[in-house]
Amino acid sequence: MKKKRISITDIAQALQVTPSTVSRALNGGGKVSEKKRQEIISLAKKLGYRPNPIAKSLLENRTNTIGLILPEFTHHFYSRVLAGIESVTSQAGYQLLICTSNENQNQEIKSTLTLLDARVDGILATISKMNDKFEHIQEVMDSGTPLVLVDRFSEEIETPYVISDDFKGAFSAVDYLCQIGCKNILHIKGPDNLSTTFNRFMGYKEALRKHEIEVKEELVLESSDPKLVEKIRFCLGDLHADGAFTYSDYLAFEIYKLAAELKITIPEELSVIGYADEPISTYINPTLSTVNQQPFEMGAMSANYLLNKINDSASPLEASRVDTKLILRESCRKMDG
Amino acid sequence: MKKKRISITDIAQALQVTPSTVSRALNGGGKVSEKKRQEIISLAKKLGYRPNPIAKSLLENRTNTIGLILPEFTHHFYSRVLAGIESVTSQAGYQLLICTSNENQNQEIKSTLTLLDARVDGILATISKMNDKFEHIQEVMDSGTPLVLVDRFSEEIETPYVISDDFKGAFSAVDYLCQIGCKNILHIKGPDNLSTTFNRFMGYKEALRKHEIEVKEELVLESSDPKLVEKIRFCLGDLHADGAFTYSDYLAFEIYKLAAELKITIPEELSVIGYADEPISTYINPTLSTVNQQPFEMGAMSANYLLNKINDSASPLEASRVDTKLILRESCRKMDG
DNA sequence: CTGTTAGCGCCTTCAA
DNA sequence: TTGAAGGCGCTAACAG
Repeated sequence: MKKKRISITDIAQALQVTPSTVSRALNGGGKVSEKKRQEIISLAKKLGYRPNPIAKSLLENRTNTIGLILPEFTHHFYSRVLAGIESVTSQAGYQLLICTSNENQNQEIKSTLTLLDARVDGILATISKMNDKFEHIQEVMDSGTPLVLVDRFSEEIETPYVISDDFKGAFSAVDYLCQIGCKNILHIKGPDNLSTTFNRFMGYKEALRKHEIEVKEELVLESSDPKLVEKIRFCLGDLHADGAFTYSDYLAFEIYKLAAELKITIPEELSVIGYADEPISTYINPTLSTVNQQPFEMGAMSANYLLNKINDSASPLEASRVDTKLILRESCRKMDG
Repeated sequence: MKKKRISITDIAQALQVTPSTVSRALNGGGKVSEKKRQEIISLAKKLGYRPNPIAKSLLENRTNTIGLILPEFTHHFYSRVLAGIESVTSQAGYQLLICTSNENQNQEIKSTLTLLDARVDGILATISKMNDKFEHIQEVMDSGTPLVLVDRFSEEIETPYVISDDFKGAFSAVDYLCQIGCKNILHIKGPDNLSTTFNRFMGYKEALRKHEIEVKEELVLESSDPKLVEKIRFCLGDLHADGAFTYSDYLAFEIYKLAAELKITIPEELSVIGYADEPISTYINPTLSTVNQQPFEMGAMSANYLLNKINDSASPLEASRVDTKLILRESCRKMDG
């Protein structure tokens, strides 16, 4: 049984004043005689009075709450994004209401409505992968609720977003591989239709172009390819790939396995760079070089954008790409090697 | 600028009736002429009316919101707990308000107050590791807000909890090692003062006892020991350990490294079992056997307890230990080996 | 069947 | 300096 919390009127009655007076005394706003103010404040403290934010919300039409929609929390990446967001919002005194979309558009739509119904002051969202409908997003914008997209965006949505700079991330990785002398660099692409897949592939190509290395089709594989394993084997063995850049760290592990099978040593004969800096990367042998996307910073930055937009609705439409960091570990030869 | 949402009174005015009538029509409760009901419903739909839950909260003194306090989200374990909780609460139509304690008691206290202020209908919490003060927890209970502890509990707190059965988990692992014929089983303990460390150690000892194997002090190490690496080397080399059970998967990886260094083959000469079933376990070579704690189920179960308690304040004080699952992978010899 | 009244807890005029 | 009144959006009790 939930106990009744003590309210402003309880204090007022006890002190034979009106609720208005108590309110003024507690909020410092109006003028209250110093004596009464002290009386009220001390009684409030004694009784453990805590204002009811719900009543205030009703009045002020704001909830001090931010809604968050993420596809899932299980991947390290999103849990770091969440941590970054949480650190900023809690610092700013906002609550965080979370929803999961499970990469399912219907759930995303449902979550959006839930958050809108809850009258959150703003929404942070990672739209699900296969997003073809945007009415729910439009609805958010129509409602005047500030919205910031995280990690993924769509050109059809005119709202601030914070994404990772996949192009640069991929470029920096492949550029490094070229610099240490790799000539035959394998790339395993990610899932189709994802802008990240596309951008990382672009970064790969651009780095090769910079170093005047031709892009060989046989060295570019698709992670969804049922014959992926055989093809990797072919690239490592017959094509003598001396470098590999993969869409994810997990794909890099596949390369590890096949390299071991083919007795190809990493990094002496093959330098490998993955993507995402999964915690695993430091635990496998040799430790994996990878591209860190700074997900915590991404979350924090998007939360800051949102808070700005909430507090100043005229704030400019910001959009940014968070820089990636190339993390070099044992899986790559050294620059001077 | 947040747009004014359309309210029950807007509809009432447009239709020349009173808000009460609209309320009744929409909630099906009282009697309203079928004609008016249809009019009202259709206008509400047309205008995109959605009830304001804040107003309802104020009235009903419930928010349909559950508060969650976790130490952090970054570890796979907690992100799975969170996922489990989320799946249950969202299914039940509750919102989830989340706070982080960062294993810091002051932050935990602050979060607790925040949630209490927010008038959540119930709280799920993993109390921080070093917990010596329980006033804030007591305050939650005094307030009548249902509380369920997750993953960790204290005997000083009389409230339902859901924790993992560390004893059984450890027992099952070491029992298996004994069954496949290991005689010298190394154990690396977790951080001091943690009940999980203690319970897993107990499980280890009990399994040895069952198989009439003596517990050798030299084979029990502490993860915090600065000389841990040397000691492991001594156990594997000089003491010819043929089995290892570690407090965490990460500690198991340390064993992997040293076994490789000492040219000890896993699983032929040494069988290893970790704890937690980190995603990494399936990516290292050989894949790691481990104890899965079913964190998702743990989260789901605790959320269910909480919902029960919310809906029936007289519900019995439930407490349970979630069963663990021994996951056998390549790092252990087979039973018939 | 429908309107009136009152109130959830708080704050903000407006009067006194 | 303080009190009274009104209202945020909604519902419930009571009239009519």
